[in-house]
Amino acid sequence: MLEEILKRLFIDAFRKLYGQEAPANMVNFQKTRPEFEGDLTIVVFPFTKMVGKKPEDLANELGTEMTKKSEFIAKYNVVKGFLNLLISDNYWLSFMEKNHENELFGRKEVSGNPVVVEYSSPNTNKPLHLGHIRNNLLGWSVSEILKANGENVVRVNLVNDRGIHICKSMIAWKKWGDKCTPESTGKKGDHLIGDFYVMFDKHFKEEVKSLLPANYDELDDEAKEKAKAEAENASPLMQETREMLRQWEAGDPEVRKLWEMMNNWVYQGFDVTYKRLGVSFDKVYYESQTYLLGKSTVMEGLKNGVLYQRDDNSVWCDLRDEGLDEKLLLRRDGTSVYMTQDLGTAQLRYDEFHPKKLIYVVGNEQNYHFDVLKRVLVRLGFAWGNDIEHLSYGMVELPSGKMKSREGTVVDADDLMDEMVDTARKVSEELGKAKDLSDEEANKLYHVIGLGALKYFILKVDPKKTMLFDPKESIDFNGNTGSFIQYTHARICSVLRKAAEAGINVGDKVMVDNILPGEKHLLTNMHTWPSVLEQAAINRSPAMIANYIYELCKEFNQFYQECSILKEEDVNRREFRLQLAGMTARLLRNASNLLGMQMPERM
RNA sequence: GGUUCCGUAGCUCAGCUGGAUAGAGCAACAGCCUUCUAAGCUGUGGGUCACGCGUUCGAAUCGCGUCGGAAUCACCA
Repeated sequence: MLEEILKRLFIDAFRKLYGQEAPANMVNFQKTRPEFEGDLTIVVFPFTKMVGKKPEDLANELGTEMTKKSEFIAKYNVVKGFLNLLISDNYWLSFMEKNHENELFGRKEVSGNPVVVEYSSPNTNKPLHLGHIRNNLLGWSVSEILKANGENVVRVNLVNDRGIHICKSMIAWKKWGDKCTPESTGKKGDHLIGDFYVMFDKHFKEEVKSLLPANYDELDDEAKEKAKAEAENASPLMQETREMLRQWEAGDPEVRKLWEMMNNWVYQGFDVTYKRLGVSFDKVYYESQTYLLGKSTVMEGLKNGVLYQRDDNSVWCDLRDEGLDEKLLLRRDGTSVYMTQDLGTAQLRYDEFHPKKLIYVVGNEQNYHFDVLKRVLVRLGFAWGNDIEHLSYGMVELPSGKMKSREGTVVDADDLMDEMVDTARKVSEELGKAKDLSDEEANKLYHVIGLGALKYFILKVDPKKTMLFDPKESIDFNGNTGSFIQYTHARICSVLRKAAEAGINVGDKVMVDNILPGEKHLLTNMHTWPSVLEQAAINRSPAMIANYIYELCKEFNQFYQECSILKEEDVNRREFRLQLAGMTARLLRNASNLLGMQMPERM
């Protein structure tokens, strides 16, 4: 690494000149600003106090000494406390020769204990929406990024397949479904079930309304709330649903059969969506298979006195001494809650993989839940609870606010993907791009472009930030977009294709001995990729990858604009530029694959 | 009320170990295709980095406070 070498050089020079050790963490590099000559800049202000010199003098003395000692530094100059170093062309050219065909450039070899990444974690009562898309893309992408940084990643999904919400869909189907199926209606299974969930809610609301006292509107807020709770409790529909959940937990064969059938419809629907999104899992857990383990863990904790039981038989963990609240772990009727099953799944996962990290990709609305989960695990004697990491991401909001399934204000995942592919088709046709392609090739291309735009749109935003999606303004294909990245790649491929057709040979040796400005910007940009990749992993941030490839594309397009490649008369320089273009395309492919984006060879 | 997160151009967002004059895209306007793909390139305009105080040679970045927004504090998941 260049920076490592320069850092050591700096520290050595500092010791020689001033007889003191410069702390390594104080030696900071930044890219030299374009208005000054140089490639890398060291800020020397922090060292002025140590040696009692003016910043300019300090920088000059260090610059002289460093330049004397290293063949990498061609020149230096000083502006105030900034020591600008110009790296020699030799360094850049040998870097280029080493890496321009290196498919693994920036990647680290995989080793060590697994890192388990959970993402997606859908409920089986409704289809996936835009919020799930963010979750799935983040989970998938972060996994890829960690793998590229040498982590042994296991992707898991936890399907939330049991609970009162599924019973609602089941009741609605039984009452008003007329025995319909995905086949009989021609609907995707997850959408069909979702419809019944909405239907339940509609009927339920009507029923509650009819059960409210006649003077409801005249009550104060507190009384209103109470009256509503009573009406909800008294609702026959809700009572029926609760009864069904009891039957399910008791293993009633008829309920279980219905449950299984309807869940399978949903899974088939999810599989289609996952496949289209391009995400996958190494292992799928089902809550119905893990919640009992959580229950037994809680009972164990009760025996050990870590947890306590109230008079009504409910079981709690008291976290008040840690600044949190008491947390319910078993209801008074002995049934489990969300936390109970998460304790079970965490344990199962730990036993199975002995991971060094358990990463959960879950929305920031559950920050508190994971805080509690870790603490309860630790209290129960599982020190590895501290290895749990909640990768907390922000919600996707609409201009009208948060998406709500029950209120129908959601952007459906399947619809959105359809729309993206459709727009890709329209744009391509308008630009007359797909004339030479067969229908099959064209459709594949539209899928790649549409999904690419969607993925980039979602992933370029810092995960922890709430992001806005306006359905009225469709996702762009110009500017800082996935299409721009793909277009740049296709453009490079076109040049390389033309070179091959013309019989131009591109070898692995670099045949020039100097670099021109347009070429250099591109090359130094690629030089930073390994550290970008590393930072993206540390920060769990696909956005850092997205921003990097955007910069790289801009850099290439500028280079493309100012430097002719195929028309270059100097044969060696022409080859060098082809190598540069090839390296850019390769890096673009490998980097955008980490986001799940595919790069077409023409578009 | 407690806790956590957020506030940067009209809009969507970068700016990550504190560094030089705060950057992109969209939208607006003006240029560039007989020359490697114009989904591109070049340029113009647009900012009290929510506000105040502090730390520092230096703050959008760190600390404290204020204001504004979101989430959460469920015998829902």
